[in-house]
Amino acid sequence: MSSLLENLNPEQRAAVTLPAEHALVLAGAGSGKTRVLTTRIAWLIAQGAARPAEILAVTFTNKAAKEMSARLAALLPLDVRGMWIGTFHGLSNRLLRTHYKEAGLPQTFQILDSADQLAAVKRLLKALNVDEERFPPRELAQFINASKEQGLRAEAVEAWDEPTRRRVELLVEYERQCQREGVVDFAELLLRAHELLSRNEPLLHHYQQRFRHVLVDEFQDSNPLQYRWLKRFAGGGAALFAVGDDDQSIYGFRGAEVANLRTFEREFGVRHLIRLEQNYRSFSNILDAANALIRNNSQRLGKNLWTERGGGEPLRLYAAGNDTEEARFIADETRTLLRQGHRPGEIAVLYRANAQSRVVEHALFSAGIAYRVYGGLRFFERQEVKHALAYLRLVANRHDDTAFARVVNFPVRGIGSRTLEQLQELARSHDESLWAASARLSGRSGQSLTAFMRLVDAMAEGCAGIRLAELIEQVLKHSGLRAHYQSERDAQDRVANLEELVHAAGQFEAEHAGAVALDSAPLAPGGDANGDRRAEPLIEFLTYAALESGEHQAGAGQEAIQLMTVHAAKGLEFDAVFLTGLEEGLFPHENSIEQDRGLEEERRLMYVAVTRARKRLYLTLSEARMLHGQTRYRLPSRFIEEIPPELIQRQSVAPAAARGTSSMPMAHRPGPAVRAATPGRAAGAREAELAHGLRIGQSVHHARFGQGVILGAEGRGTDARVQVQFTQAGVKWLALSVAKLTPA
DNA sequence: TGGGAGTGCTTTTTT
DNA sequence: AGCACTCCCA
Repeated sequence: MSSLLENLNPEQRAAVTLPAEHALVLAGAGSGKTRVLTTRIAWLIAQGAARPAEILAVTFTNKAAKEMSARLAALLPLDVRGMWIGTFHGLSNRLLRTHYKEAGLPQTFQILDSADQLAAVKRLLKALNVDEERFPPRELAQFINASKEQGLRAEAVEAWDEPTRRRVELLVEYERQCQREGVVDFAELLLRAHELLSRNEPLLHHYQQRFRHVLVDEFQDSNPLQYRWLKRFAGGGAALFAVGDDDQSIYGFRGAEVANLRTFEREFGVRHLIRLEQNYRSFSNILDAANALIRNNSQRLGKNLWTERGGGEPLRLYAAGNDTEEARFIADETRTLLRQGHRPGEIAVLYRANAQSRVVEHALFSAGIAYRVYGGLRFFERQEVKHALAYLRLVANRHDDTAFARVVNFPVRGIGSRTLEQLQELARSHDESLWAASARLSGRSGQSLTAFMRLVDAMAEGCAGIRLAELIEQVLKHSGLRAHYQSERDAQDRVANLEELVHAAGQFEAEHAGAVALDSAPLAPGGDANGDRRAEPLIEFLTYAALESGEHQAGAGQEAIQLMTVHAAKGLEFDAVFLTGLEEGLFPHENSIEQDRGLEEERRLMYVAVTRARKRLYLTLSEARMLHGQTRYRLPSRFIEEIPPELIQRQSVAPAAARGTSSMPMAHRPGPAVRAATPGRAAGAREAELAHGLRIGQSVHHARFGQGVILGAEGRGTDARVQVQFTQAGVKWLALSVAKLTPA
C-alpha cells in the first residue's frame, strides 16, 4: 500500500493521505491532478478507511470517468464496481432509473439531447402559436436550461418583465410536454435527481449513509445545480474532496461558476487546502509564459507553476500577413517537425473558433499532411443514426413525440405537413401524445398513418427475444431507412453509419451483458427488490446513445496532426502546439472584451492553451483574416504582450521555406520585421491602408467620441467600417463613409 | 412532396 | 464564405 505513495511529491502525497474531511486541491495544469484523485481513492480503500461502495466519484465527461475507472482498476486488485464513478448526468440517470417511481418518471423514460430538446421546443411553440421571431426556440431552450442549471423551477424564476413572464409560462408548458412524453433533457436529469433526494428523506438518508467519500474532478466547471447536487450527497457527514483549478475555468459562458471553489471552502469549512504547483509536463519557458499571462487576472486563488525541467526552447512567434500565409507557415513547420521524427499525434493546432480550421485544413491537405479535426458532429448525433434511434425510441415508448415527429414521414410515406398539423392539434386538444392522436385519426385520414403505426407495432412485437443488433437490423430494413440512403447519391457514408450502428449495438450488448453488479451496500428503501436489476437492453442502449454520444467518434488517429479548439484541448497535452489566430477580437474574442469577466475568461482560455505544450509552442497571428465573408484587419492579441518578450523568439520565415523545401512562393514571404509590430505596412498593405490614409493601430479623433485608436476594419469602398477604441466612449464600429475620423 | 431560391447567422460546448 | 433554415412553387 505504501507503493501507492511512491513517486508522489510531498503535496500530492499530502493530498492523497488527508483524513476523511472536506478538502480542496488546487491543481495546476500538468500537476498530476487525476493521479491524485485516483490514488486518493485507492489509498482510502487500501487503508481500510473506506469500502468501494462508500465511494462516489464525479466527473464532467465520460472520458474522464472512464479514465478514472481504468486507472483505479490498475491500482487496486479488488473489484471497483461497487463504487459509483461517473458523470453528473450518468449518475443522476442511475439514480432516477433506480427510483423512477419516486421521481415521478416512467420506467422507460428517455433522454433528450440538445438537438432533441430544440426540436421539442419548436414543436411546443408551433402548437401554442407562439411567434418564433419574438421567442426564438434557441433562446427559449437556453432560458430553460439556464433556469434549471440555477436549480430553479418555473415558480422560482424571477420575472420582472413581460417577455420573461411569457418565457416562464412557456417553461411550464415545456415541462408539461416532457412529462407527458416521458422524456427528460440533460439539465432535468440533474435537477430531478437533486429534487428526489431533497424531498425524499429516507432515500436521502440512505445515500448519505452509503457514500462516505464524495470526490469531484474539475470542480471549477460546476454550475450552481451541480454544486447543490454535491451538497445533497455530501450533506450527511461524508467527506467532499474537490479537485480543480480556478485558472482553468473556461465554461463560465454556459453557467459554470468559479465562485463555487470559494463557496465550497466557506460553506463546508474546508480546513485542508492543498496546492499542486509542480508541473510535470512543460519546460519552464512555457510555464513562465503561462504564469506571466494569468497573473493579469484578478480574483485568483493564487498559484504559480514550476518545473524541475530546464528552460527548454523559447516560444516562437510568427506574424503572417493573412490567414492563408499563417496556415502555410503551420504546414511548413509541421513538415519540418515530422521530418525530424516527431509523431504526428504529438502535434496540435489550436484555435479559438471552429471556423478557423478551414484554412489550416486546406494548407495541411495541400502539403499532404494527415490531420484530424476534433469537434463537430458525433456519431450518435448524425441524422441517419438519429432517425434509426427514433424508431427504437418509439418501440420503447410510443408517446415519445420527438421521435414520432422525426420519423413518421421519414422515409417519405405520404404523411405530409397537413396531416402532421392535424395530429398536433388533436393531440393538443386531448392532451395526449401524437401516437394517441394518430390512433384517432388513422381510421379517417388514410392508410398511411395506420401503416406507420402498424410498422412500429410490428417492430415492437418482433423485438421480443432477439438481440439488439438484430432489432436494429430489422428497423433498418422495415422502416426503409437503409434503402432510402442506398438510393441517394452521396449518401454512402450514411449507409456505412447505419451499419456501424448495428455493429455498435452488438458491441454494446456484448460489453454490458451481465456487467451490472449487485451493489454490496444495503438496498435503498423503495428500490427494486432485485437490487440494481438489469434494465431492458433497449432502454440501456438508448440511454447510452444519449449520454455518451461522443465515445463513438473516437477513431483517434494517432497518425495525424490534431486540430481542435482551445476548449476541446483542455486536459490534453502535446509535444508541439500551434496556437493560432492571436489577434484582438478573435482571441480575446470581441464578444468577451467588453466585460472584465469575459476578458478574464479569455485569458484563462489562453492559459489553458499555452499549458498544453510540452516542448514547443508556436504563437501565430495574421494581420488580415477572412471572416464571415469579409476580410478583417486586427491588431495582435494583447495576450502576446503579456508574455515576457525574452521568452519569445520572433520568427519571420518558416525554416522549411528558408531551405527552399517549401512550396511557399518567395514573393509572399514576410519581411524580416515582425509584421504585427508595424501593422498596415507589410505585405497586404494595399488592403490594410484604409480610406483617408487611416491604418490599424492609428490614433484618430472623432467629433463626438473624442480620441481613439483603430482596432480593426472590415469591408471596402462605401461599406468600409472601422472599429475604434475610444478613450471615453468605449469600442464603436463606424462607417467610414459616414463618420468623420481624422488622424490624431 | 420536394427542391430551389432567399434569408440570416456566425465563440467557446459536455451531458 | 458557408451553412441551416424557411418559404414558395412546380
